[in-house]
Amino acid sequence: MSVPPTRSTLAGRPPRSDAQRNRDRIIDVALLELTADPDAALRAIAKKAGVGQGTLYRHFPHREALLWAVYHREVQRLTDAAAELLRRLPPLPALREWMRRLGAFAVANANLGLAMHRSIAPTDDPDRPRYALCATAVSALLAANQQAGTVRPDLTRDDLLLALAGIWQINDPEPAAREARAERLINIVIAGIATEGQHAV
Amino acid sequence: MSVPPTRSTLAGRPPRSDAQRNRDRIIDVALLELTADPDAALRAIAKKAGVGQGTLYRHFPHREALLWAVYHREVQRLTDAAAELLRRLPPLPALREWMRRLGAFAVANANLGLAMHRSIAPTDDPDRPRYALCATAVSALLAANQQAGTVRPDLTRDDLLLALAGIWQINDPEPAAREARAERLINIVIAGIATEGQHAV
DNA sequence: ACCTGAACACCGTTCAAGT
DNA sequence: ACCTGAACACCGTTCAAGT
Repeated sequence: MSVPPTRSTLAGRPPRSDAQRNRDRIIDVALLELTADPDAALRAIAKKAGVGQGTLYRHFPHREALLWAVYHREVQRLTDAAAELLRRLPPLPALREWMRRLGAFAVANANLGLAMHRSIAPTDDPDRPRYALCATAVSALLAANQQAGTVRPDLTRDDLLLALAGIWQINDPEPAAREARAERLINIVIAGIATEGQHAV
Repeated sequence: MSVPPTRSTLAGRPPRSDAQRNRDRIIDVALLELTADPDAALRAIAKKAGVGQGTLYRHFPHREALLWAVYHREVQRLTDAAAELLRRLPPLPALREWMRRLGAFAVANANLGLAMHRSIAPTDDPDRPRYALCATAVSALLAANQQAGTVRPDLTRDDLLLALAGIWQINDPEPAAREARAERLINIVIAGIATEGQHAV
């Protein structure tokens, strides 16, 4: 279920090169279309990618699968940033800065996020890309902070993700308002999870 | 847009009694069907309510409108509870208890909430029932706490609603796990918004 | 192996015809 | 005024036919 979707999931040899090319092109187009309209039709995505509908379904057995693939590719950078931030900054500022980037990402990909919310069945599968990838980043940041004693030791990764959930639905029209709103949420979360005396970082 | 949907929106006299009856029955059935399946078809709802599809559309011009009506009716109790809690308890405990009820409500109506999330267009219309009704309750609780000095004075209603956003997506299988999860989120939020020295209420 | 596009089942929404 | 249900446009998904 959580196989990296860069190569064919079928056992054994790599996919035929034309298949790989089709797959990549479908994801490229899907990102564009879904960013413009969270309800973009798969028909239109297949058409713009220059493939038949059957081909799209061969690579992604249902709408959800395509969304995962798109999201996975996009969110990867966000995850990578966590490790880099931990190298450059003390744990709590690193966490704060990562949250800021998460906010910027959520806003930039609001329609994509909405598309996922709309088509995803109500299960709690932790293998889903958005959740799973953010989870990796959050785990690292959280562990560093707990080791440094800046965040309460009993806080779990899931608690933190839940507290941050609102960040995905920030959608004020002006960028400045969005940033301000994200910042206010981040302040609440930091204050809510930090150990005494660490609030004003 | 935010007219109380109990009576006909058309100016002047009240609706014909059969129309009123149809309207109520549609909402009754919709609540049942949407709770069971967030993607329940309007066709099926009309059928089970014993009306034609056109009748459903006469009362609710699109899917979203029906969802608003259902949600509005359900969430009303939650709003009413806020005033009552403020009468019985000190401000901060009242806020905490209301958040607990919000959590219970969100879990009980998870599918309905999901249905709304799915069909609602990406605008930030504050007249939408879930948001608007909770906003009323939150405003009252927040004002009481700020007057009492238990919550930071610069916190806005929207900040608090955003911090609580995660509560709508709690969906662990066992009730005990859900309650525990909600409690943990509430603790983070309370710690994040309370003034110094009020954390352990 | 992989691709294509017509075909199927279904859904939201509209509207001509009724009372 | 209000109701009915066939009809329209559209979508996700499947599949017979091709290379």
